[in-house]
Amino acid sequence: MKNPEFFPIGIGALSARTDCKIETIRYYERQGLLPDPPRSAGGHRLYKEDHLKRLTFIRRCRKLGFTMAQIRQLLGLVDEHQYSCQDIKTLTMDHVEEIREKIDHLERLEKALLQMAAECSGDSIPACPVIDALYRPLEESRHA
Amino acid sequence: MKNPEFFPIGIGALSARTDCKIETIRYYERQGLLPDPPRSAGGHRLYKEDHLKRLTFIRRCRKLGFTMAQIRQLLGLVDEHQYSCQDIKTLTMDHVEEIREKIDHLERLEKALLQMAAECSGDSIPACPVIDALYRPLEESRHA
DNA sequence: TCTATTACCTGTACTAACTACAGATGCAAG
DNA sequence: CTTGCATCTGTAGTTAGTACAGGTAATAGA
Repeated sequence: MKNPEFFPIGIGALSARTDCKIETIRYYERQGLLPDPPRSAGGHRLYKEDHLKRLTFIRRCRKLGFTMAQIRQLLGLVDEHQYSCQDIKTLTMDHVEEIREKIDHLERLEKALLQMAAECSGDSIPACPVIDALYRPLEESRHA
Repeated sequence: MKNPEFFPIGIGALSARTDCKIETIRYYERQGLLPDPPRSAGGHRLYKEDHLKRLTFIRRCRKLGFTMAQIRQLLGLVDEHQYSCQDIKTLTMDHVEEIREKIDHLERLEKALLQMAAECSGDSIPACPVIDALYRPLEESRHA
């Protein structure tokens, strides 16, 4: 199943296989997300399949919007073989909740912007209710 | 209407009136969003109503999610009295489009996370389909 | 008027998650 | 053996601020 003759690979090959820039790989290493790999005689990093899998995991988590701190937590659980399905589900649902809050916030912004834009004539006249609304001093705020 | 006896004010008072930290005001000044105010004999910044209005504008824009680059553009138009309602509406609707894209992205993330979490037993067993899905090497990815 | 307490000053460093270089080597092919 | 690409380290930049440290200004009370 495995292809052991492909390993070890250099950082460039790892980068190509994980959609992760070389600098980012080194950055993850500095941050402790990826273990320091063995080196060639000349100091080049040599990665094996475990590194590939771990980096794939990290990248997938990032694409799902997990922060590095959250990934560190997930990896910590996995590394210690101390996780339960419940732990992971809790972390996942916490993250879902954060995403929902962001969506909520953005939807409110969208609504506010659309309300202001709706009052625009879209004309070429040098005046605009959006600017007026934003520039109006606090004292004169809309007294609706 | 105005309260001229309240001006000029110090940076602390401006901060209190705009929900903007003192350091942030100085930061906006360094970035060129706020003009350099006159100073007292001892070097303290002295603000008048124009500064208050401009900073209020900047803060409202930030709360609406505009980047500083976008605010710089808006202020540029206003400063030159060269803007039309159309210009502003265009910038606003561009920003609405960005927000919609962010919402879209977040909704897709939410869906992906919920799908993975749905397979969780929520049990205390030391295994989890979420981790499996994230950790699985590329070669073994779901062949659905 | 002296002093104590705020208020404010500049300059620097830190945050998240990378990205982009500069300048020096390693390594592999011809 | 040389050419050229891959990789190395270290530093600085990005966004939109925040958080100091160490010093001075302004003000209120005695």
